[in-house]
Amino acid sequence: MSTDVDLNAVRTFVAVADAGRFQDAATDLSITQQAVSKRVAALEKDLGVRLFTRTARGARLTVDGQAFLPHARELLRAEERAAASVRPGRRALRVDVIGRKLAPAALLRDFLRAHPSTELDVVTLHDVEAAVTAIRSGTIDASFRAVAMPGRPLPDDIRATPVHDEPLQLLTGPGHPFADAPAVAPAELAGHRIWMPELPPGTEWAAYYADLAAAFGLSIDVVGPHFGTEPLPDVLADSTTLATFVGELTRVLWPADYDLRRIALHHPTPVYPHCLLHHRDNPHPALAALREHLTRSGPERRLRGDEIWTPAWAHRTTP
Amino acid sequence: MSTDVDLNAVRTFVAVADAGRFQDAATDLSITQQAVSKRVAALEKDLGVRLFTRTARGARLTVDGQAFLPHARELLRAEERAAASVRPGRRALRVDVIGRKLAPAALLRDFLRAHPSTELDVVTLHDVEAAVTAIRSGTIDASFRAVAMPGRPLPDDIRATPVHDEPLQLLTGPGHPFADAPAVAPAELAGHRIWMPELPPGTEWAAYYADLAAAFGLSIDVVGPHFGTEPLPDVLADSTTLATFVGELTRVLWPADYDLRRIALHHPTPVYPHCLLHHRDNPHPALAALREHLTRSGPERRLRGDEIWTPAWAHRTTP
DNA sequence: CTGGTCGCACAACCGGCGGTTGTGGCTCGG
DNA sequence: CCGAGCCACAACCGCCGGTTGTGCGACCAG
Repeated sequence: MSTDVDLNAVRTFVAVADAGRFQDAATDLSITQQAVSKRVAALEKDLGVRLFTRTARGARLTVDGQAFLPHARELLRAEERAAASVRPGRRALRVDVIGRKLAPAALLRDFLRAHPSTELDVVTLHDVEAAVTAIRSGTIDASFRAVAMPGRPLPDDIRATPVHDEPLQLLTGPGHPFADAPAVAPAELAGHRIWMPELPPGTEWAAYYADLAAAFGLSIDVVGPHFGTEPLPDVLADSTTLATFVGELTRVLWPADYDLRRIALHHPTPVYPHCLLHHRDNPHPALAALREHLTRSGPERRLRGDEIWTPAWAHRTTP
Repeated sequence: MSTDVDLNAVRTFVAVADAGRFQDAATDLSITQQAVSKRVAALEKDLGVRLFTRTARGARLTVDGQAFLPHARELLRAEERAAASVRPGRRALRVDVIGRKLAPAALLRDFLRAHPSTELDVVTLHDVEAAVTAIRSGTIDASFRAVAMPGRPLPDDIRATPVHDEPLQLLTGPGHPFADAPAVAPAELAGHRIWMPELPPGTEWAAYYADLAAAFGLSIDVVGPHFGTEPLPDVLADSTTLATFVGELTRVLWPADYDLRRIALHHPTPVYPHCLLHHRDNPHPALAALREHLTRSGPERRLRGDEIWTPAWAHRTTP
């Protein structure tokens, strides 16, 4: 019952399976034959099955041993990948995203579909400032962020590439006044309550929504603290007054019978300008592949410049 | 450098990451907070990075911790799968094949392509007798074998389904007399040397080739002992007298510049009758899926009964 | 500012795990 | 029948990994 597998014992098991003899595996591992025997015996006891048939000419795998062997190798590979994910230097590409359900995560999934063999680790930092610090220190390789924060220009050694302008939509329940509208202008939302879950203070996207509210006279209800997005569909479905902003590519899951509506915004359309930040001198090959993929699929700009809205501080600076 | 990861420490790391506090993880794991602290510290020392930032309100993942977490979960899943592969009762489907490069392995790959979520373990037993014993004892669930051995009928509780009649081909180097023949009759091979690698005595396929040789007056050179099939292409490529039999679906890999030839056999075509053996009462759902897949794709019988040759003892008995 | 509380780290202690050496039993080959 | 090869068992012991007890820093209420 207890899934207590000792990786050292597994390594020893694989060594014996490859060598065919306890003795040879012992010399390979630089331990005594008795230690190998003990480890294998302990593993067999843990698993509850015999892995080898001991003969006078060595050890041969039992049926259980044959079945276990590929899983053992996979287990050791998983261990190696896990250790490699935090190994300083030559580790997998590490990219920061705002959240795992937002547009950057979708772009990364798209990239992984095109380059399946890429090793990629996804993390989430607090804000673009922390991301820039992490990029400069080598902690992460790249970051999907709005390009700047109010009054904080990017350092010289950070490159920023606009990769996606994501139109915002209004998400409402079926009883909301705009539930059946084909599109809504942001100014029409003045006076309506906008429900926003958990906007961490000091982040560039909290600043984004604050600017958005100020620009169109919206009143944003920050519900919190820290309830996340989980109760969002429940609240919206039953409310005739609350609505929320969601990115076009943002995944929001709700039960099939909830009938929530995504209402387009226009005149102007608020867009969130996702950029890829990375260090000027980062030589990681996967980073080059990611940049190439993102620029090839290209930032979609279906809207004219005067039909969209972004905060003044967020206008892209690096071509 | 030493990839020595303690799975218990990894489990503890995941527990802390989920709980958010060392204290809570400790109660979850039924150990003291100090033990959790020690385990995490040891893991951090092994990996060489800090995984948590300790705060007065608990522990939060560092960037390295965030990157490591999914690999840690995968590592634990791999451990669980490995342990489950040998767990008595409710383990993955376990199938015996003659060899991993022969037709049954190809059929299994085909099955896995159609049912990707199936957990499948492949093993190799000595002969059909051992397979029957293993099936009756529950050690394996199914076996791809020729249906019987000379004079040994199948027990009543074993079901046999013919799944593939595999035509044999002649594999030769470019200098062999038959290298450019479109097809050869087995009787034409009388007097020629047939090279067969490592035929383990007492197996049903050794009996098959012995019968084949006797039926057509062939002289089979058993090269061995136990060199396997690796040197086969090297030997054939340089020889103008040696040839070997290979199944139509058997994978034989040789360098691109070797120019080995697969020559069809006819009048009659020797076929190897692969059957699926399994226990009458085995309720494993994946076994039903495998049988359904094999009977759907069906045993290919492109040849008339009087155009093929199989040993008399191998003629299928169960419909 | 200050005392209380919360949460993690450090210290001391100790039992058992996992290594070692030494030896015995089994099988196979000559 | 004997010797060689290989693995298991036994005895020993250092140290890993658990425990309890305590210290220290952060946050908060008063």
